[in-house]
Amino acid sequence: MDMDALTIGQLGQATGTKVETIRYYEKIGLLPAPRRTAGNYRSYAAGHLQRLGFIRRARELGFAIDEVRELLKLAAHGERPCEEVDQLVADHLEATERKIEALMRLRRELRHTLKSCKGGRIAECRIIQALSPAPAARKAGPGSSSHA
Amino acid sequence: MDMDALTIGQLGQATGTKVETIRYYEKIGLLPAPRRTAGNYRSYAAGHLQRLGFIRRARELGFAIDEVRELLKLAAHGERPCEEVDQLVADHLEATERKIEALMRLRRELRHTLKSCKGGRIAECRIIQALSPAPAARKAGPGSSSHA
DNA sequence: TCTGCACCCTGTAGTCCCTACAGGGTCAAG
DNA sequence: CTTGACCCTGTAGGGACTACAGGGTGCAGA
Repeated sequence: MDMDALTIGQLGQATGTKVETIRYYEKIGLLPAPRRTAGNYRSYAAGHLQRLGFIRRARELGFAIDEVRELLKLAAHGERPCEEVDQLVADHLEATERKIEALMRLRRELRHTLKSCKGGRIAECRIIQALSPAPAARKAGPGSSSHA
Repeated sequence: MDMDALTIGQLGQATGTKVETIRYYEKIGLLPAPRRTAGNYRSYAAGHLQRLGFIRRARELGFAIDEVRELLKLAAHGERPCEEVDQLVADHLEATERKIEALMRLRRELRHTLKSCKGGRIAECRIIQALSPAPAARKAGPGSSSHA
């Protein structure tokens, strides 16, 4: 009987989710609490599997928990126009593009940095040098300096 | 006298760091505690400015706090070869590249998703569909199902 | 039947990197 | 002397988990 009665471990396997994370989702009300067995084990049904799958995919796409909640609410009644979902995704796409750009700038920096270090001593290491001084060249010794 | 005696606010300005963050860095031992004035204000010297600058730049490049600690330690003795520094940066570059790839996959998904939802109703909205079911088509009704 | 062992339970605390208060003290100008 | 900008300490929060500690359950093998 009950061939889609899953233990928490099985549900985790099926969705690529850690057991603790599933319990966490239950605690914050993202995944409804399932029935319990006689021995007080959680017993998940097909609906849970679907919902957790949805949640995980949305999370993988980078949606925050609250955004996932929003998506789930929207998905729940299918008669409304999907402008809202659309907007959510569009916003998210924009944010993603900004992240990509930032990371690509970072990559360029790191590559550059790496190329300029050819195995000398740390004292001459350009990586450290790139991190160390104030950006503009300024040979201020101890003593006279303006406050700018 | 002491023309490079900075208050915490000035140090923050000079390095683009919030005051609370500076105090936090002190608490976790990343930035050494400075002298205090008679009125118990922190009084920073040029060395602090340098070190905090280093920290911030490294953080901007995405190094974790512990990695920054490592870099600082390495930078401190300049007679050793800079292989370790090199390795740290190379690892970081690799991690960055993985992140970029993941985000680009995400972007593709989102764009695709967006294109397929042009103001219909949610029932037909591919955005929701893309997240909802298991990938492979499977019309399992209630009743018979294998346990896979 | 007993003994392992893998799995499950609850609850709490920790991670990372700050950020935001609350409730005060200090300093320079007017 | 008062105002206001700055500074101090200490603690709590936040997002999304993750990791214990200290137990209970279920099942297979000897």
